[in-house]
Amino acid sequence: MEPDRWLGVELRHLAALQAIAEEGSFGRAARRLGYTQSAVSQQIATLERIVGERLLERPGGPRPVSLTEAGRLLLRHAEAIVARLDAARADMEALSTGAAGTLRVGTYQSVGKRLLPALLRRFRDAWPDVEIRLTESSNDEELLELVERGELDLAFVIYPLVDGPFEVRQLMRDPYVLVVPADSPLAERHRPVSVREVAELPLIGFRQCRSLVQVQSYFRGRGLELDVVFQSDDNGTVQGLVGAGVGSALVPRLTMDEHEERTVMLELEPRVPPRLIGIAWHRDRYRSPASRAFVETAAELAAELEAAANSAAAPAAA
Amino acid sequence: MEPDRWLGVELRHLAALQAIAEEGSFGRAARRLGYTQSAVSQQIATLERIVGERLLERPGGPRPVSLTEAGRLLLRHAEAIVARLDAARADMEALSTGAAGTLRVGTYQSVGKRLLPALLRRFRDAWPDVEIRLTESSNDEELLELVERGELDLAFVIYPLVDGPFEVRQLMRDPYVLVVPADSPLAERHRPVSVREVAELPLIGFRQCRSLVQVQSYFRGRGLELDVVFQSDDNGTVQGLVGAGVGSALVPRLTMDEHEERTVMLELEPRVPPRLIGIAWHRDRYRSPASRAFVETAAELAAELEAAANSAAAPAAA
DNA sequence: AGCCAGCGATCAGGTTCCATGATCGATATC
DNA sequence: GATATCGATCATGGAACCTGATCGCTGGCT
Repeated sequence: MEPDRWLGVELRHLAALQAIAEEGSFGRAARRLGYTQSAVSQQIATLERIVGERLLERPGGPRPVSLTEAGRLLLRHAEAIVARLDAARADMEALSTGAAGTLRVGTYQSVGKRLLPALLRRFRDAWPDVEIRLTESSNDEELLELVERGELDLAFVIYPLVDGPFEVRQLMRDPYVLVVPADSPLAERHRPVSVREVAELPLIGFRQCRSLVQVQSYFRGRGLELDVVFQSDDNGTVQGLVGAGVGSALVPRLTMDEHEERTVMLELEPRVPPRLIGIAWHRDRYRSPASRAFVETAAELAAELEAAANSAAAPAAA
Repeated sequence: MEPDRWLGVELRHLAALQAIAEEGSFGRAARRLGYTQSAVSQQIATLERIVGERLLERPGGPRPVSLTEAGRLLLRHAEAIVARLDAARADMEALSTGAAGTLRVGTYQSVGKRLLPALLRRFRDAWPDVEIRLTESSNDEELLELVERGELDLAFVIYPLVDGPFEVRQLMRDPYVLVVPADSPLAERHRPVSVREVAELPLIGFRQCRSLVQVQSYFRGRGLELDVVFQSDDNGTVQGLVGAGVGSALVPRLTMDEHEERTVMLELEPRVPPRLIGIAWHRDRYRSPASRAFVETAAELAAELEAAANSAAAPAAA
């Protein structure tokens, strides 16, 4: 098979394949794309001739068309290619507009609650014409996939990162704390809790969270096993259940609301190694001035937040 | 900048940009790609019009052309896109030779427990690059709907099939057995149970199961009525309840765990027609080599399983 | 069984695109 | 000033691409 023949594949053909897969018929796909049904039929015929496989099953009559295995395979590549083209367009726009444009940033819940609001306010003051478009996920590895595909410009991440074409700037350390009901005996002691005591508590944890895996590894390294009796994806749910006396939670400090009166955050003794939060981007992509500035602003703000948290915690550790 | 305009970017344009960057001139790039110099000039002009930036500096005379900053930026994306196209071509080639891809298989609990684990192991040994994606349902008619819509490539089914665009390969006969508590009088007799005796027992059955409907029909044909006192969807629950003495169960052999010590499986006399298990696919769709191999492997394994079950049952029938 | 609706493939035809070859203007070298 | 090299532009023929019409197939309804 000649390479040149595959260079005859056209992005609008791939877009047609995508539209057909979603709509289930050539006619509806054609309407969506602004063609007639016969034009789309011919585009797909051209694409099938180039790739040498049938991409769609045409059952006839009113039944929907569906992708063949070859069609599904090609569609995955098509989606990645179209996403990369979108990234190229975003980079080109960032280059030509310099001080304006859009930044697509991936974030997850705990960063979203504490760091991000202040970061957005500060960044907008400095770059009023840059639009920040946020994507939230509970899974930072998913965010990194989007960075790799070019669908995100930046993403908040937790160390260690999965292997990939990334560069990362470390932002801050987010220590683990034990969150207990405010009226519990542990809360009234006003001093750190030993890891041995923690292992004896019923714990509420996060469902999809590499942090939990990390602290479980730490505890196992000390011959202890955590007793996780309930899991949730929602920070508020976790903290609410702790406040209701259902259990305690061993979680990164940033995930909790320090103003919640029904719970108290306690340090551990010895300290569990904190999770490290960073911000990553694709090593091969153009880094606009806005993107660089966003990373710098995030680093400044994270340093301030960390300093403030350390000075607030110091009296309790005395 | 409209998304559709960027869909007008052509992969051969990106390849031209790449060739020019490497050769330093339109003419040499044209020769490499098999065009004239003016064709490449027009391709780049089209590309520059679409992306809205100059991509190349043309100093004039014999000096080499060079990429602008925008050109370098786009080239990085072009390289990634062309690489992804190459990957698509490689995958398509692997698919057409049957060496890779994904198979989506619908299954239900009893097949999942007994036949499927061994089948997956054997199939993966032979086709390590084919990914099997399973969908489980308690209702094989639902699986057939998914086959019809193209959302499943294959599905395990029970005869008779609902009408539809299906082809099916029969895999095995799964005879009905009476499952009784190990310490019950019937268990200690060590001989088949008459259907009349079965009709007098309180029975535990499956909730959504065409098999039960089939045996009920069989018994009604003999003027007998089955006394189903409890129903569940879970094989383990049914067997556990039998072991606990709640009742007996008239079920296909494959649904039970033959190593469970608290229950005993007895043949019936006369034999109830066994249920027939098959594997179906859509008659109109492309059947990849992997799909065909999966069906063959399933048939081989089912024959072995059936032979083993028959030889294990033979002494008891003597 | 016949009729109808919906679907995709194919066809005819007009318009647009694309590549070639020729030519021009710009630049550097001698 | 003459020459070589380069890329842009032009004219042109052939191919591609899209629209609208039509046909054959399928399923649903009467």
